[in-house]
Amino acid sequence: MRKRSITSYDVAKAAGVSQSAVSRAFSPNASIAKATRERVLEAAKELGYQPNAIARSMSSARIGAQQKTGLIGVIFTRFEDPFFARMVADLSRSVQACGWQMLLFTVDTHSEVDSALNTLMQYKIDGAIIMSTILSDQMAQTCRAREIPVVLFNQSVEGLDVNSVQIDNRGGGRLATECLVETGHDRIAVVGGETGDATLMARETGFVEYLLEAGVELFIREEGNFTFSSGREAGLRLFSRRESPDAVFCVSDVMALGVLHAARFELGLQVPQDFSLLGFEDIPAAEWPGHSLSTIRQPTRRMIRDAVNILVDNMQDLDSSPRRERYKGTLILRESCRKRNLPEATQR
Amino acid sequence: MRKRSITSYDVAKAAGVSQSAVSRAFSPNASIAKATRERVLEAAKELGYQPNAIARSMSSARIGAQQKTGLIGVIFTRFEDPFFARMVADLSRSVQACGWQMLLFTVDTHSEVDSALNTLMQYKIDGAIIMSTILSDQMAQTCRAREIPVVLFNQSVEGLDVNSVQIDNRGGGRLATECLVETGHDRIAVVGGETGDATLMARETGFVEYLLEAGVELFIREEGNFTFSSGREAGLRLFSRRESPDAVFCVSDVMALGVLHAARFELGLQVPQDFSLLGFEDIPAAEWPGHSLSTIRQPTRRMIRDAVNILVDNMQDLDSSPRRERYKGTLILRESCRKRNLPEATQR
DNA sequence: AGATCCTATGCATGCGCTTGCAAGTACTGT
DNA sequence: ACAGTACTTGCAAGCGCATGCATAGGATCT
Repeated sequence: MRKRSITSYDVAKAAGVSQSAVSRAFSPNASIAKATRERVLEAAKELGYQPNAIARSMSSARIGAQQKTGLIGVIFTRFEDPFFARMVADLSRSVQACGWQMLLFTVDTHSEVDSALNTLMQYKIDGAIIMSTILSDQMAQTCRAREIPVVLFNQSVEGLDVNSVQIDNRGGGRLATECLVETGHDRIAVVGGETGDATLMARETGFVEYLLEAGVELFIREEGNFTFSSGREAGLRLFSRRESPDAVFCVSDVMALGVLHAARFELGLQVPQDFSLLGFEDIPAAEWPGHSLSTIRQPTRRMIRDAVNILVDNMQDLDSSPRRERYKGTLILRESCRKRNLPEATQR
Repeated sequence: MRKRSITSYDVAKAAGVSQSAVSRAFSPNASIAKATRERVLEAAKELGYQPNAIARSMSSARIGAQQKTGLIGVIFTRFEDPFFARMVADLSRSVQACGWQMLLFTVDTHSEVDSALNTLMQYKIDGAIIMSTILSDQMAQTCRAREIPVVLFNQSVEGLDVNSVQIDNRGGGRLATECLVETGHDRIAVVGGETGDATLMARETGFVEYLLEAGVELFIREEGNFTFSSGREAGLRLFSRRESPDAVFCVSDVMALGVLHAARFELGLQVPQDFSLLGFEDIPAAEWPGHSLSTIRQPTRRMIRDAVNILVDNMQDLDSSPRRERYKGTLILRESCRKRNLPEATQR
């Protein structure tokens, strides 16, 4: 048999006040005498009473209420990647700092997002942040209809009226390529992502674009799926051909590390003597001494802060037009790139 | 002005039944005619109705009810570590698979756990999983009083009546040390964790214990705080002395990689020629070609599965005595350890 | 002292749903 | 045909809290 838990009525009785007084004691701006509040809080403490957040949002469900559930839905994917894992941690802290709780849902593919959102909406979330994946046009409309603000993090969908916060992937791709071209590489390879991934594709687009403008021909393209092992395999393929690239741009750091490990430890190549390597994201492992991977850094903290702020703003003003924030990436030059045009000696 | 959302009453009207019928249509085992259910579901679909999980758990709050909030609180720390990040991902999937939602709370220190739990309890979570951190005796009692099952993951507290699921850290430490001793190392160093961390301490205890039994003297101890950079610094210290260790056991993989990078890339040492290296956990990066780090592997998947199962069992039978599952670690021998007793040549 | 105003409090209602109970319906067997 | 049974269904009572409204005290002013 289940025990009844302590309710505001119990506290009311103990403090000799009405239940409403208890409720008011726990609402910051309610009209209640200081002495009464203290007495109530005292009694509450003694009984171990904690307001029931569920019931609270239940009664606040009335039309026009301010207080809501305090729940933020977060949909997440690609958890394996340290870059994203770190982001959930940061996001979690930001969300908590705003007094919200984070309802986390993990999905494996873009197609699961809609149903995940549906599930989360049953919990009447006050808003949602969707990390590294996208939602359908239809679901975006549903969210708008139900007045649930949504922010896409690290992704965006062309023509979809949804807030988004992401790095300028194309610009980052250009930046990376510029660095490689300027330092005199002329056999530049790219390890891109699957065509379905807009983020990775944009980085590659920036790469191709810059190459075209600079009049440098693309040496070769390989493809990976965002994992270390796919990067490793791409690396093995890249350097098994008769002529090898003298620079490799990978659209993600983990893949770049895959290439690095394959080249250096399986094929005996040297970086940057044999080829320059550039990644994207700046994960912690990029700066480990043995990696020293040059990369395009994302202003992650700031992006997370902004994502949360946009969510808050949007909750205040439900009709505000969607914001699409873009951030410039920064080139972090480490030892995986050769610094200037080297003499013939470097060529193999 | 906020729109009223669609409720079971709207569906009831549309389907020409009572509100209770709608409720029953959405409850798997309720007494309702098949035809009626279909009609209701049809109408619900048309109106875009989704049961309100908050209201649902609200009314199920009555004494003895089966259905609860469907919320599982997860308290998490040390998110930076890839090993733990991975675990949240897996856990998230397991929890979802059981039809629960995961309410994630991130803490930075053990001391925040109690208040985190308090916050989560306001949401009337059905249970909690606490990852890599601990709770106070008092809070454990509170949870029991409120009948909220708790499982400690990867931690346990001596003498505390709380379910726990963790690797046999001491045994793992022994296993690691045995490997090093058997292969003829005699200047064995350890990079331990801070004394407050029971998990890391247990690994070290196993290490010291075995050394003692084997009659091998501890060469030197360094300390880290579970991060790559603390491992790196420990590594620099270890090899800056006049006499260097010929083996290093690190109580976590990230720290071991810190040592590896420092030794190999900053000090120019070779592994395993100059010294053998052993970690603990088997994170993905451990098997990267350039690392090939020997380590003690944890049966993570199984541990997560069991943690969830224990939670479920405990929810069914609230008075069952706490279970404390222990798992044996497996020694994964990679190239960072020399395989047999080598001739004098190895010594420096 | 009386009128006026403001603050503090209690009462009562409802948020959307589940569920015990009673009533209704259909079906079975004799 | 009628009692007995098994299913369905609607009614209504909460779940724990927030809040509009009315009211009771004070405090302030004239």
